Amino acid sequence: MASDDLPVPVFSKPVTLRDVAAEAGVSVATASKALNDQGRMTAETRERIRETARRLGFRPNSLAQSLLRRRSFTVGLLTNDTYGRFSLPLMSGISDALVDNGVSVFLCNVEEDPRLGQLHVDAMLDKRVDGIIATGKRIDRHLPVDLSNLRVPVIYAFTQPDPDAIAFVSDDADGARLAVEHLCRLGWKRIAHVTGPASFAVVHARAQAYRDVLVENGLPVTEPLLGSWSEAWGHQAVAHLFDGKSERPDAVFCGNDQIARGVIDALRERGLNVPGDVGVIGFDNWEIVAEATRPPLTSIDMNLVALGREAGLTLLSLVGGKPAAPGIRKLPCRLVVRQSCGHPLDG
Amino acid sequence: MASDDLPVPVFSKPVTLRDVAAEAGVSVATASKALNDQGRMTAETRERIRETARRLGFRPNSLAQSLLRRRSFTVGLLTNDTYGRFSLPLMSGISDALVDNGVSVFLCNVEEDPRLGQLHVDAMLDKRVDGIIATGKRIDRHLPVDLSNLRVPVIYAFTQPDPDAIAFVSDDADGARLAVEHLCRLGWKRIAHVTGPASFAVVHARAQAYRDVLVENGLPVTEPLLGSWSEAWGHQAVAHLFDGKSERPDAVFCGNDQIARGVIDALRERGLNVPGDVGVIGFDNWEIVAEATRPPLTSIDMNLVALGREAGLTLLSLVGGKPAAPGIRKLPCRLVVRQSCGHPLDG
DNA sequence: GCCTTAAGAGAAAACCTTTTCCCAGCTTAA
DNA sequence: TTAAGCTGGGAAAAGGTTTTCTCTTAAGGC
Repeated sequence: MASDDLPVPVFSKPVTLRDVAAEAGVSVATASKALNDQGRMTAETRERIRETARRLGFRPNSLAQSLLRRRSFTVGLLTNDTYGRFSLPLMSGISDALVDNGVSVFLCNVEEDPRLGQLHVDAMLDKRVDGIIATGKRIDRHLPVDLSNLRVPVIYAFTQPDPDAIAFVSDDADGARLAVEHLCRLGWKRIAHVTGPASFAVVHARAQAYRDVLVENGLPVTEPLLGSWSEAWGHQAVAHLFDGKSERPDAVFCGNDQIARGVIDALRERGLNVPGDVGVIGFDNWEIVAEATRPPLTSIDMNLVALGREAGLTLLSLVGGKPAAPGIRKLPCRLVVRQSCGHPLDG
Repeated sequence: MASDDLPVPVFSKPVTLRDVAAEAGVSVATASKALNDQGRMTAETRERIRETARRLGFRPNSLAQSLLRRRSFTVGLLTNDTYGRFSLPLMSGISDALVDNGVSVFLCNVEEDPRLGQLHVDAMLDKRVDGIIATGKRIDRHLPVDLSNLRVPVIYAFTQPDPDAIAFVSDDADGARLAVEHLCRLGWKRIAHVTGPASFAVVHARAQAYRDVLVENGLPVTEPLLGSWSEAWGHQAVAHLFDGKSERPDAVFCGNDQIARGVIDALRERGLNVPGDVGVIGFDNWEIVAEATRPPLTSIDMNLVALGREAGLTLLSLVGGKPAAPGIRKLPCRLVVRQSCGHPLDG
């Protein structure tokens, strides 16, 4: 009796279409049509049913809808990057693109475990996801799962795709060009490159772009220094570069922001001013690092959020039945100017 | 004809129980019972049906099962911590606890937007999640959503709970005790505390524990220095501490690892050796930072993965109908010794 | 030989929604 | 008056699974 006024019965069973129909004195068929703007009925009938549904707090059961439509408005996101430097912005973009279409995302971390991967993929398929997005922490490595010949469309984002699949990756050569061209534009002449291990494909792509730009600008090319992706390696590299017998560089293009941070710290310890004496540019634009260096680090952003959004939208259109050509789509990077390279000479 | 040998028909419609039943020459009811170890039938019949299911690659449609059981083996994870320093390890633990029970996780980032929050919660409820876990980036802030009086159980992890809800948080006082006691044990006498802004509840909890431990050990208490959670503040704080007229500290308990990094860098720039002259301890155990400081940073780990696992398991038991007492459960922290505090004196 | 019991298997309802088809009643035109 | 057309609405099937109930047949006990 007291609860008669409550708009939504709290803690009670969900109200079904049947309840609405009974309350409005029509059949479930009519109720369904009223709520979905289908079928023919008088405006009064339609409005009365709608009002009843509102009053009862009716929400259609997605499970039943999905079963019927054979479409769950759900996608699976597979990753092996638990502490996601890369996959997190990616997810953010993906999620962004999907929520607007009422699609929810199952997030699964498969680590490096094929068994876990298969488990998750099977679970997703059983739950009738509309599609799957695979993402990882490295462009040049596969996830430990086989996603070929699935019954649903698959998109790869920032991870190694199967042949004939659709993939989105950042354009590392483009990013490296942006970086080195920026240094050239600012008038630096002897530009060194300190980067990660040779086992990473991006190391080679960026190194080649680095060489190309230097040649195009008539500047001397020195061999990239390969090491690890760490601050410590940035430190060491400065010793190589500035203690060696060869001519000292006046700028350093770093393979990631952590290396750049190591380089900047080492330069400061040597009494060299950044950007007064030496220009430094990073890669990744990891804000937590780039904004903590002194001075703040100019860096290359891989636009991972945008990349994720593209991946999400493409998956959606695939699910909608629109075909898309297989292949790897490289998305451009973006230069983020802070203070570590100095100001334009024409300023 | 050629495809007769294929174990799983690729790219075809999913095989249903009806298909299995037809192929095995029994009714769907019998087929269901055979596969679920229910009902009575001859061992041969059961095995024949099973074999048929295997051969056809049958996988039950979760949507249909969920509809019937009113249980979807799905939970929602709500967060507002997109670039998840804290919520990511948490998720890892949650996911860990749940996958073993065949439960998938919907991940939703609600940012700070109540509208987005409501959207996601409604979507989850429509999809009949078994329960919801709310997590965030601050223990003392609510998510921008109202999760009271939902039809499903809710657990809060590392975020401000509703009254009478179940919540898991890290025990910040415990963590601070561990840190300061560690410094005391190593023989440091004048221990300063540099931490974040007063608007954070954890700042006060940790500061109080800091004072308590110093008093217990008969050491002088100085007022904590409140600032921001940044490296830059760590730098500044060292100036305050070492340029002031008051006696200089010989150890610093920092509110997070970034502050600690700023402190260590500033000390080095002053020619002070860590841990020779000054001991430094951090909080959070953010490995990317803690391992890059020179020397590597001793820190307090909040055990977020374990916290997430607890949250996941508790939600599961709630879903299973076992009641649990409301309230906030504080989980202990863990000391991670690296090199920034020096070695035990008795070593 | 008759009754009881149990085994083995199927029919049908249930979960909830959507959609197709159909029906009854009314209006209009021939 | 009858055929045709339209209108408002309902019945029923579909989606895939689980579970309860019912039915048939065979075996066992007397």
